[in-house]
Order: sequence, then C-alpha cells, then structure tokens
Amino acid sequence: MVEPQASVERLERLTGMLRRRGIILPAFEIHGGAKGLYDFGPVGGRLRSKVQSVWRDHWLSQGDVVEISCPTVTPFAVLEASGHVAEFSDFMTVCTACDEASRADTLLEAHHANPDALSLSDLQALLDDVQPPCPACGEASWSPVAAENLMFDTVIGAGSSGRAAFLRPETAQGMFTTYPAIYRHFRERLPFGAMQLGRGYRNEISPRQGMIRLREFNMAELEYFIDPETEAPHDLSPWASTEVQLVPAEGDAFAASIPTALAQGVILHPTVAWFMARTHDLMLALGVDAEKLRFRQHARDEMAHYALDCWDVELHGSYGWIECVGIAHRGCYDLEAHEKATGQRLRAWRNYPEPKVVEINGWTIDGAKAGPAFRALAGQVKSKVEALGPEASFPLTVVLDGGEEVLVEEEHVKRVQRTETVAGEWFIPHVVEPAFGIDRIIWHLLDHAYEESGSGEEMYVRMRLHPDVAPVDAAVLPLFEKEGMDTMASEVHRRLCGTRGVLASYDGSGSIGRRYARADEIGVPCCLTVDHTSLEDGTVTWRDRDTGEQTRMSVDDAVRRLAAP
RNA sequence: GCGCACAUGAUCUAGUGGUUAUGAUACGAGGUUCCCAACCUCGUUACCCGAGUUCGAGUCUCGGUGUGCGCACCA
Repeated sequence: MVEPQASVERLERLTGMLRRRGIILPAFEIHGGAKGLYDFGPVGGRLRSKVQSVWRDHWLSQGDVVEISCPTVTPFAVLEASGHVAEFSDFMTVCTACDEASRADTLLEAHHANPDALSLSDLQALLDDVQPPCPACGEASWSPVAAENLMFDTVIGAGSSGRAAFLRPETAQGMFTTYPAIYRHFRERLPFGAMQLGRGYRNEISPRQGMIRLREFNMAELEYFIDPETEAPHDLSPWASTEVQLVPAEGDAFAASIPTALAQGVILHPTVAWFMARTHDLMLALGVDAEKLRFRQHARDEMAHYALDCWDVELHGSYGWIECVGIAHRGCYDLEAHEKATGQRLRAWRNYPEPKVVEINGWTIDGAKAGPAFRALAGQVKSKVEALGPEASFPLTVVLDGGEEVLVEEEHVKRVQRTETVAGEWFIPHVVEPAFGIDRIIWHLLDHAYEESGSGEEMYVRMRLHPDVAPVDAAVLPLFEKEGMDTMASEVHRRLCGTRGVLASYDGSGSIGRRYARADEIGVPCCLTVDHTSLEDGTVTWRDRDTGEQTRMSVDDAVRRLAAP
C-alpha cells in the first residue's frame, strides 16, 4: 500500500510528537532498542490505563460479566490442548540456492490433502520425496525442515526439573481453564461472561508498522458462554436506527443497522450481533471516528476451522484498514479441547422441559466376584456385559477389544432392571469471544484525534481525545508566576490531583499561549487559568480545548465539573 | 528471514577524509507581557554500536542493532 506523501509526513510528525511528549516510545532505546516492543511513557501510561478502564466499565455494566486475571506464563500442556502449539508452529525450510525461506507445508500443497497437519518428520520425508522447486529460483534443494514457533518459550523451574512453558499468545485460555470457578460463581446458570485485560506475546518474524504489530501487546478479551439450544435474549432494538459499514464475506460492502443485518442472515448469530452492537458503542465512547470504523466478516477459509461466524472491527488510519477487534463465535471448540486433554468436566447442566423416564433393563457385573476373576480386564468385561440385551444368557464368551476371549459365568453377573428419571443433561457451552487489541485501538484513537491546522511554521496541533481517555484531565496555569498567582495555581493543582479520578498538570513557564498549545498537543481537555481576578474572588477561567472558549467559574465548580463521573 | 534505502542534541535537520560539528524548533534560568506557540539576554543537550582502512573517520569498508519500503510471514 503506497500512502500519499502528505499522509506519510503527517504520520512522521505524529510519531515524532508521541515520542517527544512521552506518549509512545520505542522500548529500551538507550540500549539500541528492540523490535516490536514499545513503552507507554509518562503521558501514555495514563492514556492506556484510562482506555482499559473505559473498556472494563463498559463490559461490567452488562451485569453478567466478571473480570479475572491469569498468569502470562502458561504450561506447555495448556497451549497444546488449545491447539496453539500446533497452530503457532510453521515448519520452515530454506532454499540452499537462493536462501529464500518457505513454509514446507505450502510447498507440498499439491502433493498432500492437508500438509498443514503433518508432523515435522512426515513433512521432511515428503519434502525429500517430492523435491518441489523453489518458488523464487526454481532449484529443488532444501535445508532441513525446522519448526518456527511464534510463541515465546520458557521454562518453569530450574534445571532438569523445569517444565516447558510459553508466554501466552492470548488471554482467552485463562477464561477456559478457570471455567469451573466461573460456572460456580454464576450459580451454574448460563449465559455469563468472563474477561481479562492483560499482556499477550507473539514472537513475530518481522514486526512492522509501529504499534500495529508488536511482540508484546495489551489485549482485552471477553468469553461469553451460552447455551446453543436456548434462544438468545438480546434486545437489539436500541441499535435499529444506527447504520454501520459492513463488509460481508460474500458480496459487496453495504451500510445497515446491526439488527437488519442479523435479520437478513448476513450476521449469522444473534449473540455475535449483540457483541458487534455493544462493541460499536464502546468504540464511539472511546473516541473512535465512526466514519473510520467498519465490520468485516471473515471468509470461510479465513476463519479458524471451528468458528461459526467471525467479524472484525477494522479501524482506518495511517496504515489503512487495520483489524482491531475480532468477534468470533467459537462454538464449543475451546472447552471441549481442554475437557479432552484433562478429563475435567467443562460443561453446564440443562434441565429437560419434562424429566425423561429411562428403562434400564440388562446386565452388569457383580464386582465382588468378577473383580478377582478378571482382575485387570474387569473394567472391559463390565462395559461389554452392560452392552448386552436382557435376553443374554450365561455362561457366555465375550471378546474384548484387545482380542482376548473371556468366559463370563453366571456368578459374575447381576440382572439390572429399574426405571430412572433423568432431569436434564450436561452439555458444553458455546462461546462468543470479542477480542480487542488495546494497542491498536489506542493507536487509532491518537490517529483519529490528531489534528493539524495551519501549515509549516504556523502549524498548530490539537489532540481531540475524548475526555474519558485524555491522559491529563486539566492543566492549571498561572497567568504569571508572581503576585501570588503561582501560589494559588499550585493550590488548585494540588486540590485537583487530590480528587479521585482527576490528574492535573501545572505549567508556569512561557507565555500563556505557548502553554495552551502544549496542553492542546497532548489533548488536555481544559485549562484552568489563575489571573488577577482569581486573587480577588477565587474564580478561574476554564478554557475548552476544542473551542478555545473561556468561562469564568469558581474553583469549587471547576473541581466539581472535573470530578463528575 | 531476504532485498533496497536510511541512522547527527528532546524534535526536525546541514555537513563529499582535515580548526572548537550547522541551523531551526523545543527545553531550562532571567527579563518583559492582563489569556492563545510574541519579544530580549543567557544556558543545557548529538555524530546508533563494534571492528577495520587512514597521519587523521560524522564522512570510506565490514559486521551488529534499529527505522522505513517491497517480498515472505501475520493464531
């Protein structure tokens, strides 16, 4: 994508300002820097935490969502169960003629139905066998296949007793591995959600585009557990008149309300629609420009194989349209995978409308006799016997799965004949997951808010950040640092900083205009100026960042306005 | 990972092997100023890292690191 020169220059001025003012900086710069790692600086730190607060409050307000926090260091087995060990590994091989690196499975696509699923040794064997030509130079001479895992690996514990582990590539697994506690917390009633804000790690081969592709990043994910057989109760009527841009997997982009798109069958599931609508609200509450937001549906072949529907929120900025949120219906994939790997029950209970009466009529073993007789095979004998109908008669020769034949005598078995009432069943909940890339969202908030006016030497910069995410809430400025104005301004500053949820800065140097400009550049929503009148009657002027308008008010009123929730 | 280009104060930048390395902005101290980057004086800060060539390297060579772009990759 070739961006016009003007927008490249704007991007350079923006990133330069973000560094200079301590919002976003390359990490470890004094040591030469490190690719794909960024710091939020003295101003950016609070920007991030305010964005996270808005995110947290938005979802908690739903009432059926809890916040958890899980370790980033994650045992091998967890990510093996989730499929990440397999999914995050690419098997690479390098052409010895031209040094072009290729994925071994891609080279072998014509020779195997699903080379992605092959193990390293199978891939190596097939590669040696097929000798595919290099797509770059045509030679067929490949280095040994090597796994490139995109997860950072580490070891829990020292020496030979250490356990293999990874830094998590996503926070989601924590919501699945703590599912039993969440289910208990919600008194065993669906639907409910769990979410966490935290760091994720991906050892990207080639991080690019500033904040867009990072090796360590802030993410925020919510897993919403639902009963696939219960109709979703979401009320989408508040969004009926809000049009959004939609790019469906099939056909052209169009604008429609989310309930309409659901009714048309473009959005495939009501809970996905619900989270799209709620996410849209959240994005606007954070200050995203509605014109630079669209929903894009994943094509079939782009979705993970288990996903039932997936929509990204893409935001438009200096790097084009960038995926910032993914809203995916993941079916029962994750809980089922962990259940299989651990044998733990990760299910919910559903009562039948009417209890079912089940006739049990057949045979089982008499443990006291059959146990000693069959010893290690007793378990297998039991399941074979219980599979027999009531008409079976003993002695009877039973063939076990291993091929062994055992003679089951009449004394080994007992007749079973009873009726049972079954009130319901265990099932694996489905899950809808909105996953947010916090850094990418923050980038776009800055990109959308950054406004230049004038040009050249005259250029004026204003960050029109939403007050809920602005890193500094107010700047306190003495008109001059003398005659007691500085003392009074310091008092106002201290009082504001002592007010919960308020952070103010004090700036007494340079002309008043210069100080307004400094505040505007990092998006401080208002400046409170202490002037001569202030000394007489205890008022200050409140200057609005976006309009430049000034209002005189008492210090008490100013504090109250800033402290308002 | 490959290829091309680039790397000089906080930011942007001048500098074709030879004095004390430009300039602007920003920042700090003081002055001035009754509200939008004004002005005056003074001040602080830089050649990405490491080897090499050379009497001498910011400048040339090699390697590393970082940044941008293209290819590849991107749960």
